[in-house]
Amino acid sequence: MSMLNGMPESSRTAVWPNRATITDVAEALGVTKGTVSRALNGYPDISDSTREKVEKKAKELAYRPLSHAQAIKTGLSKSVGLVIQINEPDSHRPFLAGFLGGVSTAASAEGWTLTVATATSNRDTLDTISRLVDQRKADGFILPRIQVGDPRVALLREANVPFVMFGRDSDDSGCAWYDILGEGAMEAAVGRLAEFGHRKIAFVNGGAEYTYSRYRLQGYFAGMEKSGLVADHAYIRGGAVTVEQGAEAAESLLNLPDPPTAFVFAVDMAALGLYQVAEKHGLQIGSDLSVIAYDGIPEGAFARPPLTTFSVDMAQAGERLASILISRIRGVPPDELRESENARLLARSSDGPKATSSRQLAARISGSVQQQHHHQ
Amino acid sequence: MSMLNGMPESSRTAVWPNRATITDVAEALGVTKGTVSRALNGYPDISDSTREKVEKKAKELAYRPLSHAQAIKTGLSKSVGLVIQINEPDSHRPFLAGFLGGVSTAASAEGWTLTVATATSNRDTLDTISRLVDQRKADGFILPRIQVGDPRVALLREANVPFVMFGRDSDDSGCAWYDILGEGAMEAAVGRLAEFGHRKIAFVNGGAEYTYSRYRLQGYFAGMEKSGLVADHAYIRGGAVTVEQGAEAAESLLNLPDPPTAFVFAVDMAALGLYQVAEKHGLQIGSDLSVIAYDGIPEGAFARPPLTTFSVDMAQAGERLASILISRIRGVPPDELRESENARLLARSSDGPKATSSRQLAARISGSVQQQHHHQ
DNA sequence: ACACTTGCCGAAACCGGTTTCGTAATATAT
DNA sequence: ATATATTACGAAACCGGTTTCGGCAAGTGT
Repeated sequence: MSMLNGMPESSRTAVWPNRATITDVAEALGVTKGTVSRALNGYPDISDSTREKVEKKAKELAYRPLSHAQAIKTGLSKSVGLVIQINEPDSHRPFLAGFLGGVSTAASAEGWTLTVATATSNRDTLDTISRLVDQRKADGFILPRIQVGDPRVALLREANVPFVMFGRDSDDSGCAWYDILGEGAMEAAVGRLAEFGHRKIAFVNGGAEYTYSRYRLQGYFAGMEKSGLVADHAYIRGGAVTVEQGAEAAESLLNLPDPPTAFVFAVDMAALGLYQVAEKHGLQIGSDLSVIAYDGIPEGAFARPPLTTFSVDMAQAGERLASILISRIRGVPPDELRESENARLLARSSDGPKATSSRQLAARISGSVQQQHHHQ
Repeated sequence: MSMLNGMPESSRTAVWPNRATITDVAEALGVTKGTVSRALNGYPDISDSTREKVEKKAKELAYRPLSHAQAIKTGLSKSVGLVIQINEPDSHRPFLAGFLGGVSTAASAEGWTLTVATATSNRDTLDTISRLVDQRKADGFILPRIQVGDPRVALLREANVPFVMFGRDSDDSGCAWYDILGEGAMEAAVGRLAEFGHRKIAFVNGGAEYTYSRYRLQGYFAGMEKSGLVADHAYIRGGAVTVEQGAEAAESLLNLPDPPTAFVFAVDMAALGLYQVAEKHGLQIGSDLSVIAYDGIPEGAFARPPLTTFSVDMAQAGERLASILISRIRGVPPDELRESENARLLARSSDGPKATSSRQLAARISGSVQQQHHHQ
């Protein structure tokens, strides 16, 4: 009362219904709080009868230990960290809600919470992670969008902070991970197009800095081989994650002397670039040109014709990742914590039986270009 | 060492570089930790010289108090809570990343963090909020998507937990809020369409359970009045937040004896429903029909023609909301914490000068319906 | 029957902070 | 110069938990 005058923060505090503390439980039972704590935390030097009494009374009083009170001694704040990089023009934004839903669900099932931060660059991400670690705001991290030689992995591995990757890398020693098998999807996409009669199947990959690109490319090769087709590097492009980049790749592929009649895109958003290019050349997607992509973004459903794609269950991914991370924090060795899932084909209308030959395409494309020149 | 065998969790712990504690700072200076704490927290009974010494040494040792260690005594964990309801087919999902970015940025600027949880129903949301409050995981909440008579507001108001609304309600006593003036946008939309020569301007509102609907409807009325037009209830629909619902509303409006030539939609996603209906009737949006909506979802840019809409800066909203909430938690009275911002017109190609009269529209629509019947 | 374990729990230290209380030293008033 | 008020800080309690340590009582071995 004497010197409260100059205090800056927290003049008033909210007054919730007063929760039960560990002391309340202890006093109600006539034991010490140490006993209550040990009973609730499974120490072996507590008799079964006492443990039961404590558990019963704890439930009765709706006692839940305050995680930050525990944290002060244990160092664990029971929170999983997620740092989202939001500069990227990439395609994981639409899934964010579902992903967070999954993470949050799995975390709260264990009584954990989710701490989210954002960053605008790799450097910023590392700083943010360090800050959260330093302040013990998170006990471990979910790392979305794994890059080749990911700096976050290096940082956390060195600092000995638990983490789980959403994605794989060739060097996964000491790393727990969950991933969607993009290679399987790409392989299936090629197979499906081959069955539709396509022989010249192009592949447009995503950003080379991400590890998923390597796997998806492998899948494309595997698919070609299984279908008895030869993969020609002239039909492969990379680095396309936006509509514009996808359009550019598509344009260059269609200008080939023997243009592909079918396309596999590693990223939905890039595939939408093909729509622009096709419209420009007067080509009909789904008949003149077939395309299958990957991600399952909502925009794909609104494209004309709706985009056939492989979609990822981001809610499930979030759930598994949170669950794996918590296991990891609890000490399960990383090599026991690696899971994968398949993408799910969303067969819509952007692919179909080959209706136009490569030769016909080439003719119509050069025609449309001349017409374009004529216009100018 | 004696009885570690039965312990369940936390066998190993990460070993970060050991951070400086308040005791380290105190010992380095030859003072007590109480002095350090008071010096750093702005107590008036610390001499300037001592305060400076402490601050210097704290910086030197990179000392940052552990928020959960503070929380145990102060009750503040320096974290803002955000519970996202993810069942709704609504339209705030695409903005989530930007919104989180804003919140996270403003929070971390004050040394706070963001705790995110998800829920699948109103009931679930309330439970989740209660849980977070009970465990002191969040010191206050940002409430997105304010409903009429919002149960979250009732809960938090009663429990005396600080919060800030993203949106307004007629009864805002004791409530801090931030909102985008949707009424202004709707009014401007009507004005713009009236200037294009449209007289019959329909309005399709969003969900009546949300407070924004009332404001946007008011804005429509205001716009009509300012343009000297009479608002006719026959041209007003509501409850449309999905493509399907928007299509249904559009269909019923176009089947009016004197169909509207222009549409204002309270929600982008619903406006996309008009696109479907227009296509079905062979009407060209941007010439036969004009439409302006609200939200600024990415799908709008991919629609043909691109949708003219009012977009909301969700990153800025998140920033302001977090900042307001922290002020609120620090004790600033709610009536000093109310801000608003305008939506920004994204003039694209779905609106334009009236080119087809209501009468002509009616004729073509009944024609297209007959043709449709013929097809079946 | 006596020494030796073992099981079980109380007492107390501890974690990293905040806050109250008391008081020595200095400043102000008379 | 003495009484009184202020300033500035140390000492210690406290927050809500966890964990170590020690010892009493019952069980075991011989």
